[in-house]
Amino acid sequence: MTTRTPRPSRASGDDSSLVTRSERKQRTRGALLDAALKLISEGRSFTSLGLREITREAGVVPTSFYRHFRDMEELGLALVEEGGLTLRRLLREARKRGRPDVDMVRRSVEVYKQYVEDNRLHFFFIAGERHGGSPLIRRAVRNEATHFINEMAEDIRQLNIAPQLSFQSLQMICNLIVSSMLSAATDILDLPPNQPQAHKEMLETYVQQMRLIFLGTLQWKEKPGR
Amino acid sequence: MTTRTPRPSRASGDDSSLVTRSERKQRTRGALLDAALKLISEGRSFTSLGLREITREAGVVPTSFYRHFRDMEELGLALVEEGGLTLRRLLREARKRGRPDVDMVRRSVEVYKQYVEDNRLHFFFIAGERHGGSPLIRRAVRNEATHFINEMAEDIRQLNIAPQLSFQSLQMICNLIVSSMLSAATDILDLPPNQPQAHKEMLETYVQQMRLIFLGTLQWKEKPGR
DNA sequence: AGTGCGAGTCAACAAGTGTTCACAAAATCA
DNA sequence: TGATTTTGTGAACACTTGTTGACTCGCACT
Repeated sequence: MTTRTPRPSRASGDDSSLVTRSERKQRTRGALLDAALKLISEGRSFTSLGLREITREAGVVPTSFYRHFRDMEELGLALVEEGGLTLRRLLREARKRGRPDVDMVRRSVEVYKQYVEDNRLHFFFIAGERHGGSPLIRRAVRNEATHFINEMAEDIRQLNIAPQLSFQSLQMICNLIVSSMLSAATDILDLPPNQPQAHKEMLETYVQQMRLIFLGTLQWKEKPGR
Repeated sequence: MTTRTPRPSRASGDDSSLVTRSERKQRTRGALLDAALKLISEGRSFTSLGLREITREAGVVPTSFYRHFRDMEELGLALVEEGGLTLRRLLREARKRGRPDVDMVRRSVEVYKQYVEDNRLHFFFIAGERHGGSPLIRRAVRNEATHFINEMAEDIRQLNIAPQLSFQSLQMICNLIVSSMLSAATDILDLPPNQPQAHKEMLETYVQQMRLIFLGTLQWKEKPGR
């Protein structure tokens, strides 16, 4: 499955000729994906997107769409894959930040908020399609989330933060964290940027929620029979 | 703002004449709302619904739509209101169940799961449009959720379960609970009914998550400066 | 050097869309 | 009872939609 690094943010305008053919193909493929993301971020849901609409936004003729995707469903799955990459990138960065220090919860939430804002399009898509719209896309997003949760639990296990917890319990806790934080993503993205006070309060709320979960984790006792 | 009790589940077929005029009006208005909910539960998102599609499903001619709603947006807001009623009803029932007993967490989660399944259409809509689609609808759903959270916090305060907690902390905790449980709603609804084992495991996970939050709450200390 | 393949274009189609207007019928009110 | 609202209908409109097939034209391989 071919993917692309989402970095270059291939906006329109720069249509200068890239020599190689497959590069050109990947470029318009990316333009289609970006067009879809842009429309979604402007207040549309994936299932409401039309093929023509996307190609129009991408600056291509409708028929070109079929050179890259069989149908909208396939494009949606490609978007899920991109979103999954973005999630993994977050995990990778968190891993680099090393072992927890004092006030690690606050710092983590701050980093997460920044990350969501830096990848607003992907998080809009992920958070949105995680619950709504097409069952197929929803299932795919859920898969990515599950993978994310498992990797996160594995990381925590290896950091040996909570050795008394079974892996199942770690999964359960990470599931709770990820659900809350993906829910938070929508709130973060919806908050207008020119309201620093509201941002502070929201951040404070999420820091408290994570702290609460942390406290609960410290007290967690495994069920004897498990 | 006129509402209707969602109970009678006015399905098609029974189009026998109800004498009074406003009753007839409410009836087809309800048919339109139900048609929208049905389409959504079949894997569509609200923003993707078409006016004609809804009237077709409701068994009315397209132009009749305008007798009840100015446009789709208005219908969406009516759906949000219905969903809000359903949430309040849940709270009311929980209130009746009285003070917590032993194993209250497990029982609450079981009751919630049942309630979600009994009101599958509304929860599909609420959980779905809480994060996706139209910003206007999203905001309206968020409002309903906030009201729900506040009422829930108020209830807990009056039950005097955790007297050491400030109301702000109660809100923060209820926010966490509601986010998790609304997220859970989608998972509950997506799980095919003929898999009792999967249902058991999912229920167990959510019971554990709620227990963890409960443990964290017992340990929660207010920030001194707050 | 020359051929072929494949990304993108163009024109066309049948269907479906939201919205309009004038009209029918029946419950409501005088 | 007669006049008036008001709910629902029918036809028509200007557009948009997804998908098709035949086409250009230039990179890529022999």
